[in-house]
Amino acid sequence: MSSPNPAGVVRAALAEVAKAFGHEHRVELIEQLAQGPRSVEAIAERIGVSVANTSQHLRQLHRTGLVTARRSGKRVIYRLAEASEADIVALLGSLRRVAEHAVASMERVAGEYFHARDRLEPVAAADLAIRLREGSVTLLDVRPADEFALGRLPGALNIPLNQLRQRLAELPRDRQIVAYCRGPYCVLSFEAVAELRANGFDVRRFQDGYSEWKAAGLPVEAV
Amino acid sequence: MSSPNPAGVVRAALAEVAKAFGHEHRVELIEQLAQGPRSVEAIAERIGVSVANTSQHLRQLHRTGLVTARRSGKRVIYRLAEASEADIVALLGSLRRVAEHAVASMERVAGEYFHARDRLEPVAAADLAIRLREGSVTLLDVRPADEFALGRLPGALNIPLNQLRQRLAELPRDRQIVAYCRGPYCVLSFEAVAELRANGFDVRRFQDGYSEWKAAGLPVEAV
DNA sequence: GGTAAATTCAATCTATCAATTGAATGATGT
DNA sequence: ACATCATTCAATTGATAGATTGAATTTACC
Repeated sequence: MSSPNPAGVVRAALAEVAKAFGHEHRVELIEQLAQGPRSVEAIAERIGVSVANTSQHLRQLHRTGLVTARRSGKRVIYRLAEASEADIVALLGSLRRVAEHAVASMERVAGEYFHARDRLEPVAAADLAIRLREGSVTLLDVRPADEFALGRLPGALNIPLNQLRQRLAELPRDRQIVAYCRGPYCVLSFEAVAELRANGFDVRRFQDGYSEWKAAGLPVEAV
Repeated sequence: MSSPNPAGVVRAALAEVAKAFGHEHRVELIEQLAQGPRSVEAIAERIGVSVANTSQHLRQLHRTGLVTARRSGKRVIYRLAEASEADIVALLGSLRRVAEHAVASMERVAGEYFHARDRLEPVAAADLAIRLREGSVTLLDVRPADEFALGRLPGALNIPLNQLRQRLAELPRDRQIVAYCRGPYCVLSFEAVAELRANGFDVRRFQDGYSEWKAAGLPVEAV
């Protein structure tokens, strides 16, 4: 009789995991870590929060068992707990789907900003995998160069969104382009598709992002 | 430019939904409502929390958009927001999968208490649906009678767990029995299977529960 | 061994949240 | 209209979480 009330323990565990996701900073931390391992400093800089504060939130995620830490030289590298990585990305997806209908502010954003969604002809992961194998598309990664360096879809070309306008010449006009960034609500790829279409390219948007591709066990490249 | 930073809005929305799940009571409220609409009083009594407190938590879920309320005579009946119902049940599942690996206390419970899981030969929803259509199994609902009355799998026989021992005669010995209760970690069906096996019945466990069956759009019966 | 850099710890203050109580509201039935 | 019941609101208290600061650890590198 070491566990007095299994149903209660399970509920407490669910609530604990939910609490870990219950702060905007931590959601962002998890989104970052879903792309791959990062040091405290690297994450703090990217999300614009003090190092000490970032460290606190990471410790909390660690306590809940969502992330693991290892030392590498001077830095501590955090990553999503390996056993849960795919489940955590799936959980982010579940939260997003619920929020889409439930939370008023998000419904508005989803409506306003992503209204163009259907027109961008999103490509599903399975389709994209097939077309990559066929070699029938050019993959465009519009994330910042440092994120690209840490991991990307196989064969992707990296043109960060803010350089896109100057580097249009690097893109093919005779093949379809599929643009992606971090995840399904990452804005970069939306803007990239809009920009490229305005310039006459045949371009579609990958409906998920790097995190989901990786979590699905599909092949990735790194330096 | 009505939404200044879409990614931020999305993250805030996710965190808000997560917060709503970030308390044991609210997880239990949601689990209850996943079975069907209930009044404040009915829920409060079942989960053993004061009516006032239950009302507060329900109001919070309402603010987040997870539940809707309507008046019916003296009572206010809450239910999961229709547009999100299936997504909410899926979110509970995601939380559970993450917690299983991440949260130490739950891992222990999952190990200790549900170790017998495989031996109970869980039946998946799709399989169960087929076998019900064939009429090749007897379905046993071991939840309390009031929950059964509010909704159940088609053709199920209700014997609440605490009456099971006295009512074994009502169960067939020449057909397989499939027992279910509220959800995948609901203890009732685990105990029912154990009890029935000890008495020589051919019995398996439905791996999900009423909530999941209903959320999957499979047919249900009610009074 | 000593110094510098990255991270964590400890302590503090503030804000938010949970639970409780009693009063208020809204609907019902006489 | 009045009494009653279910629920909500408002106000209070205690508990918890977040941000911030500076000191303490841990490791790297000389």
